[in-house]
Amino acid sequence: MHELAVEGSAVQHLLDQRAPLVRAGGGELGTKDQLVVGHASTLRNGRPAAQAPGRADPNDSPASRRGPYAVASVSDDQRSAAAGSLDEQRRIRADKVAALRTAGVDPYPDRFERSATSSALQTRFASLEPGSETGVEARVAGRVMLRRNMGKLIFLTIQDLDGTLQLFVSKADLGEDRFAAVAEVDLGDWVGAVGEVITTRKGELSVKVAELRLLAKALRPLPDKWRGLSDTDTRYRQRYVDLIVNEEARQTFRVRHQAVRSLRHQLDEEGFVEVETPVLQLEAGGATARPFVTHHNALDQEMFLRIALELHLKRLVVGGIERVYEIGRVFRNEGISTRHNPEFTMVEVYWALANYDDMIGLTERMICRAAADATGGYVVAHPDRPGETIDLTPPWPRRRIVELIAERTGETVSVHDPVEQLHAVCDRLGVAYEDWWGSGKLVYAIFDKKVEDTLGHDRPMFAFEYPAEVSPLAKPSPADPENTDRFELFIGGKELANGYSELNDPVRQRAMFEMEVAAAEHGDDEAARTVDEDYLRALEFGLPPTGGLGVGIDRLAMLLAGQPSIREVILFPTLRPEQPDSDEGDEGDEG
RNA sequence: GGGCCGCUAGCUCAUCGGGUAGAGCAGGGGACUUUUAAUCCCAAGGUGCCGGGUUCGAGCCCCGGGCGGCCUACCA
Repeated sequence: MHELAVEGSAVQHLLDQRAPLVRAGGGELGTKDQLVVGHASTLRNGRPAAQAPGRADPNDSPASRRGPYAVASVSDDQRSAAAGSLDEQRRIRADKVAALRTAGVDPYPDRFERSATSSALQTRFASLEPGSETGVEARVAGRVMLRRNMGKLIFLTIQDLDGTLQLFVSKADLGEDRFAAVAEVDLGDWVGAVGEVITTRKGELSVKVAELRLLAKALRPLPDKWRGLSDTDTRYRQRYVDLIVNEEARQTFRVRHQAVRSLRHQLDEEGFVEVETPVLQLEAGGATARPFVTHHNALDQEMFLRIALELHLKRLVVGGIERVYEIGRVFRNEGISTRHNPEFTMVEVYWALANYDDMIGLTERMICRAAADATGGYVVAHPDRPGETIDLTPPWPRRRIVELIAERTGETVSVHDPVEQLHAVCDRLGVAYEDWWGSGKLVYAIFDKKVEDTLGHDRPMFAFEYPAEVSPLAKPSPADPENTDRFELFIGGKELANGYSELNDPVRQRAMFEMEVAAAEHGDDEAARTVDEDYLRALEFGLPPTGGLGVGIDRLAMLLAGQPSIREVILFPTLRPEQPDSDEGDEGDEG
């Protein structure tokens, strides 16, 4: 059994190195049926098996990597994995692959012509009597999720892109050999079936299989068919498995997709142009946050991943793209929590000739439409308060931040108060501050710490009139240059959107940049460390009066999908490495 | 980053006043021509996250580490 001294092809050699599972044994199956003919040295082409398991897969446990199959030259007795273990289950499935190949059946065939999806059939044949035969032939395909083996009958439940469907397999229909082949199908395999649409005696819509084809063999077992997969870590790391077994996960990402699509439709209908701007930037501006730093080799240039979309989009408004938006990933090198992922998605919108008031209206239109399209209504579950709901029906209230501070804390404050007076207020309220903060930053700190999380629990709330000191890119209010025409939207105590009339005076903008640089020198490591000269040059060509808006897509998705954690709405959230491997060792344990 | 909690079979979970572990599903063998998480019978399946320590003896107690969750701190 072990004359694995293989034929000389390089691909074959590679396969032997990479896919020991495919070779493993076959002896145990020897008593079973015609499938077992020999081992896989009869492989006809290398390509499918090159994606063989057990390699390049960081999810393998140390045990399985060290396990007997990881070594090319193990003997048979070394190879006996514990019965029922993962290794054993994978080996049995790999043996089936080998046996199929030997029998001339490709376990990873090329394509399958599907005539109907599960939900299409469920819809079309919604009201058939039990025991019906339709005379309609269907070609269906999906992943085997359940199998009920009944002697001379087999029921398979397959799952495809939009639902599930039962396959009815009868030995009388298929004959001994082909029925036996169906019995070899494992949970998790992809199959295609051809047959008549029927209902069973119990009334279950089914395809009565005349032909069943394995479309892709699964080598790993699925999680518990009833309890599914609940370990959050595994769900995030192996999202593919999560999506296979958890309908809620699929639903969450459908909602997210609908919401994004809806935003795009709304903006497109209002004449906005979608663009893409650089992720790699020489200076990361447009927000206060620490950036990721990287390096371009050919240019020998330090670069930053963007922290916002703002500055490039406004350059485009200067360029005459008067209504412009981007839905894009931004990166902030800060903490990770249920509300923060290092990379997240924002939509930013810029609208020439409009102001912050127009942007408030646009925000309402966009989010209401997204809610309606993604959830079918305006009432959503409160993300943090079980049983409570938030009513998104517009219009939403708008309040000045100083009014909200007075209402929630009893303190009357203004950006014109002397800092000493505001320090006293902060002390009374227990709000921390730095010596070098001005009145604007102090007022904002009070709002941030004491007011924000109280907003938007019944219905969304716009807060407006933010201090200029914390709004370096916003236009000063005509009546009071210490404040700006800026708003933020709060829903469920969380900031969901931020917008303003854009600062388009290049002289004031330069002054604001220089203030930020000074703040950075004071030790504010989130402030911009450089003046973006190119952006100022653009402003000197003339930015028209412009309204701007940013909406956090992930938070919107959390709201609409009713998910309390941002990791539930990001397919592959940022996680620590699965196995810090001391052998690789080029990254120390400190960053 | 701080506090609390968790990590046991592929999955979901048990167990005990410290005496080297059980179940369901999945997997293996068998029965079954209308199942629906099919059912029934049989036999298997474990470095108890990792590393130390205490102890005659540690999955359990202690220390260190890893990963995750929740709360908290920051931005969105």
